[in-house]
Amino acid sequence: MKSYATPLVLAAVRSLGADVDTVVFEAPRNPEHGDLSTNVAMTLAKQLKKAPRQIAEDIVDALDMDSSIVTEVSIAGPGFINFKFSTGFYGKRLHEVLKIGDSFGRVESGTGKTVNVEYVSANPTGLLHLGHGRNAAVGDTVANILDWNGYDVTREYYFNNAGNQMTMLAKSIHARYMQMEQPDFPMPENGYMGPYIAEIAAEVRQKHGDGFKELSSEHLEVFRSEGEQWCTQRINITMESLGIHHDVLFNEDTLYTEGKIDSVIQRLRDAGYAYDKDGAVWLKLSELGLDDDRVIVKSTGEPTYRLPDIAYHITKLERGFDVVVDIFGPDHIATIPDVMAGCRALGFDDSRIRPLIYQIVALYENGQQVKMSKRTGKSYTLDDLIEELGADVVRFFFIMRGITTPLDFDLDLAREQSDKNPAFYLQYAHARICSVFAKAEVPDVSSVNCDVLQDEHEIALIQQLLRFPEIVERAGRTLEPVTIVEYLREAAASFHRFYHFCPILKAESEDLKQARLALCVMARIVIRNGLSILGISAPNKM
RNA sequence: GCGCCAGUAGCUCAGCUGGAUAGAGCAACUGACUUCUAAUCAGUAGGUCAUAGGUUCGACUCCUAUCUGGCGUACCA
Repeated sequence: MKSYATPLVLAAVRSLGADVDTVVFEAPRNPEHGDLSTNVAMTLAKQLKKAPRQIAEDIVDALDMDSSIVTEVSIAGPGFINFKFSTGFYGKRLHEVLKIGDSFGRVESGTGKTVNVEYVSANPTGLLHLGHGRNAAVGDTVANILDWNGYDVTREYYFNNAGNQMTMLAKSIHARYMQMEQPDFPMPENGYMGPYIAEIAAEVRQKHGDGFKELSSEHLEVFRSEGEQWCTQRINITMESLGIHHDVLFNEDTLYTEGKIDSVIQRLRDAGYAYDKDGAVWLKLSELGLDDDRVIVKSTGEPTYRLPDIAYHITKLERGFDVVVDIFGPDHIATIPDVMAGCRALGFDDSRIRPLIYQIVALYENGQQVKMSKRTGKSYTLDDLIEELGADVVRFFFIMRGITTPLDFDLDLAREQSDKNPAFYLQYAHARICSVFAKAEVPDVSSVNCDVLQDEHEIALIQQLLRFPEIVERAGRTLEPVTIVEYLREAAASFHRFYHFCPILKAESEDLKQARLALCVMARIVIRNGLSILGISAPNKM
């Protein structure tokens, strides 16, 4: 619609002597306002020094449109110009979409560009929890959205199997190991308390015997590596069950072994943004647009988290990605400006970095928040959720809200195997279409006469489905999974309405039946593609 | 104190680069299964878009201030 109307309106506007390069169209919310609407007349009021309605009239007069395509042009309200398209036009568009087939919705906004999406990135010190779930679902969906926008997408997992946390993991396992013989053996301070630690300890004992009581560095290494293996394996299984696969596993350790950390410090010094004070190395954030300088290397010689984070982002930029997307939880908010400033300090364009920060997840059951116990470490793990609800529902619930909205995960609603559960609404639309095709042949696309589709529900459905590529493109800009979710909800609603009012198999004529079947094919393409962007299955039966 | 995110229907939330009468779902009420799946559909009811100013033809959307809530603010990661 837009591609047809844009050049014509543009020509008409220019013939009035106005200087414009784009005309904005939108689909009016109220169908009485036509199929397409533009506000050019209002935006030009100042430039042309005329009343918006007068300008609108002039534009309409200068407009040269094919009346078999646009049946009605009207002026309404403060100066909107509304267009009504012929039903035949929609039939043609339906034909075009059927020719495109399964790739309908793929757009070119990112063609030729590379993007790195980093998500999950949990360290191998425990099981994944709810926050990781949101991170995983959002990250994977964003990666899918970028893929559909034509980007060359690399999915990356950044993990750290070195440092204090791993030592703490080893000590915690050791303590549980000791407790199998001495129940009062103390846990290390700030140790990991989850029940999985005892599980690992039991495995170590079974595998290596009970001769690891002394906490020598050799023994510690055994506990550490057993713990890492156990956690890594479990994380992989969880990712697998959500259908998530990363292309690159980036180990923080390599930043040290390959000298990247030292090199970044040196480069920051050379650029005049790093200095020594009180035995530590500081980053001059105050000269990079932030308030206070921060330590990047402690007086003990160890780097703070900022330094490897900066070095890691530098490597991503140096690997040549046009866009670097980070999926972070709210606990990372404070560090992001530091990291971006660090990249700026070394001359990189930090607008290439696109941090996405999702808000916290809270679990609700029986109307009450389920609190995690600090003392026992007991809480709902992501595995528990997936096992109970299935991957589709879990993924859907994690992306059904905007990422800046704190997510209340309602367990009771998610458990509901009924119409209350919003995840099923979309899948049901797909299953319904499939059930039609269980009883009818897929029509021959080339010979179907789509012009017979005249009913308002048919036209509304085609209009809705035609918007899909535009939605994918918008999602590529917002990087908000909810953009796709909300659209699919509307598309599914349009389909359900069409299904309710327009009999397909028992249509009045064979022509109409074939045309409606063709419309079902189009609907199935859009819903299936949309669900695949969300990483949710499109069942044939429910 | 400072920073980030939010405040929209009883509840949970959408709302496009600023557009026409602010939309869904749940909960409540009323209807539709002899029918291609009722996990659906149609309808009723429900609103000072936190508050006060400003910008303009036009503000839920942008700006300023205030209030409320969440999170963050280490030579912890």
